[in-house]
Amino acid sequence: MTETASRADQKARTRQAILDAALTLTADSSLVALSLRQVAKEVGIVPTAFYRHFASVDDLGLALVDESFALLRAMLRDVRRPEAGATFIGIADASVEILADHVSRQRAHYVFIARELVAGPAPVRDAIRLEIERAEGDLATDLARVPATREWSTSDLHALSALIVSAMVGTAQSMATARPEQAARIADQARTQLRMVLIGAFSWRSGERD
Amino acid sequence: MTETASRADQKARTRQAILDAALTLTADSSLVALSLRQVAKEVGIVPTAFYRHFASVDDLGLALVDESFALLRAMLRDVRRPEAGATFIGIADASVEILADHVSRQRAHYVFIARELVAGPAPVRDAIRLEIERAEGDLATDLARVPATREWSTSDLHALSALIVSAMVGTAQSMATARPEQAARIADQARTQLRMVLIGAFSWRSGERD
DNA sequence: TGTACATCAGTGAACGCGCGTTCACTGATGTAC
DNA sequence: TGTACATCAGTGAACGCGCGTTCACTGATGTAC
Repeated sequence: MTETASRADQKARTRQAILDAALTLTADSSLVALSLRQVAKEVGIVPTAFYRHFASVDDLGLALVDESFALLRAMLRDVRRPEAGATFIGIADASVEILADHVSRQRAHYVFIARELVAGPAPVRDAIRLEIERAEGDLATDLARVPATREWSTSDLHALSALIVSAMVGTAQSMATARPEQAARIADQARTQLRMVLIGAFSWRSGERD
Repeated sequence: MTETASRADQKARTRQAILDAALTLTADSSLVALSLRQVAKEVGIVPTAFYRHFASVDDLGLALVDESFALLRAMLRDVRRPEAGATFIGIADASVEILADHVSRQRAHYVFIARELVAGPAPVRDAIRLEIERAEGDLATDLARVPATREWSTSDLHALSALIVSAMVGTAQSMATARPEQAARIADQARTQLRMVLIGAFSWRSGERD
């Protein structure tokens, strides 16, 4: 009973082992330099068995993008969790803390996203860019609900959410690549940056000209 | 006379051809996936001749980092060019314009920097990180001279310069990978972001707590 | 419950290819006299 | 200016290796009766 392993279960387990191995093996390289044979060796299957699960290494890359963004969306849901009466500064600080926590626990996935965004195979790069644009769009929608942005133009809302997202991608990237003892300093810096951005943004008026 | 090609001249020309070929070939891939034989073929020399110029592909990568950052420092000198009586907003806008101009003219080098920072071979990644930290340090020094930051802590100065640099790296990256007709929109967004950041920063007080 | 057949995840041999690196070489450019 | 020798950028054959992909296969799991 406990040892039940239907064919489908076993297949799913091998598939997951391939995803895990790919994440491990790309950790200090990149998907474009990952070989099917390395993955197979790591998983403990013969190279040709790879094709029972993915049509190509690019296909495996896209599956990893899906897996990574499922985690990232879970983080964003945490960030959005309503907290009545919090100040903007309080929200900013809490957001950075959640970010730091998720990144430290899912380090490999965040390194993967940040790296393959710029260095992955074209289809993987495009898939990541699309997901990030979606996250920016969602953030812009959230920001539009804040009273301080009532008079803002759409493009200003998008400029702000893109700024926040790129600062957070940069922060995740730094945290993920830095040695663990630097994590607190990086989180501090991210907190300061986000406060500066929010203070700047909320004294902003659309159409403002020098 | 005009056809003079001393041995040293010819060697320098081949070396440059190798650098150019490497930049072209990595354009939609990465240094970690670049092969010595591809480069040799592109340049029109036999693979073994590569070793007359570089000890390894990593070595070639470091030379490309040097070349790219020589261009980037030239840009930063332009940004720093004194312009008496300019407002902060004016300086921000002028800086973004200079950035957009340089990136559009040296697109390949900026893509190279942004990509290899996260995806390059370890020595190349480290070399780029070092150069970027140097640029952040220089910017922090500049910012320290601005009256509005007189009371700031060192770490706040560094948080601000890191924020500006990472926004600019993000902008350069977007511009470099986007289609040309989007360049103006990206520049506009970067201008807005930099204004927001500066407004936020200059109403900042070190040690501020919620 | 027992039997006969179907499915299909994983096997293993084989292929042609591009890779980095070695080595002894060639022949034009440079230099000493 | 002319000659004899040194330098060294680029050559070309050869090596062993890991790559992706093909193909016919095996044998445990699943299903129909």
